[in-house]
Amino acid sequence: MFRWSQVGDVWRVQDGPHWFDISATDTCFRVRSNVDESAFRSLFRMDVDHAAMYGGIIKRGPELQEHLGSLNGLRMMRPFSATETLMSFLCTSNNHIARIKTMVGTLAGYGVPTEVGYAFPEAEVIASVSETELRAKGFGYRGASIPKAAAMIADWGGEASLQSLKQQEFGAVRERLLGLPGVGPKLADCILLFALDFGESVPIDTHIWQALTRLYFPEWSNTDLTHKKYEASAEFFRARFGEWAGVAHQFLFVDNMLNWRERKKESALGTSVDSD
DNA sequence: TACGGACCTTTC
DNA sequence: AAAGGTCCGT
Repeated sequence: MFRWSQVGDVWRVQDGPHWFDISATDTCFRVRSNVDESAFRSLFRMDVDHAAMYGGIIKRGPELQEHLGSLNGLRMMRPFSATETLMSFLCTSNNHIARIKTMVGTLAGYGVPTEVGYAFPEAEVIASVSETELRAKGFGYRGASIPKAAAMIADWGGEASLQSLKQQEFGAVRERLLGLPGVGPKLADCILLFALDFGESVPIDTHIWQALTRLYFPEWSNTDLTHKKYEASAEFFRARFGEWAGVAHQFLFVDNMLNWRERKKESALGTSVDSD
């Protein structure tokens, strides 16, 4: 989710038409929102038995025990808006967080105002924006794929059609998503996991690739992630953690992200042949 | 079928 | 130089 912001001691997150202002006291969280408590509970997966899930993950993969311990309380989000999630991930390819947040904020700006910001627009609205306009606003080459993908989604039936994909088979939905311009294997898996709640999905980005090679495929350390290696390692991880693979992946991601600089140095030391 | 580059722009 | 990759050509 790329529309988090901090306003004083209040954390704000916007999700499609929803917004939440969250502040913490010693004993609880106080939440102000334009929707009811059930939406907040769904967003943070409060319906999930996390103790059982942690136990299950550690049983299948003891190597993740330290990750789960040091990041205890980490929650994967369950966004309400599949449209916003999909459009957001279209902004992420070959890109960095700061710029992605700006771009998602720009897309949200095409929606209707709320008390605190904007409701993320329907795909149909984004489809009506020109490539030229998005390029002028700093989207680069993604300015071409975003409206095209939005037009296809609008043609499918918009948000409701995306929600209906949740009832279909993993592989079939993945193929469908891969048909969208700008969506390759990694984005398809992100959309499956975060927008459509397919827990078995394993998105492999640069961070996860580092973690996977370190833990499971040392012979592939410091090699490029090719399509073949992508599918092989994702399938391995899915077989290991099943419906919890996505959550397990999230712990690896955050751990690697937090130790990003450090890891990069270590990696550079190991392959310093071409560095000056 | 499997790599190698180009691709927009910003940040470190 | 690299960033929460994808696409096209060889």
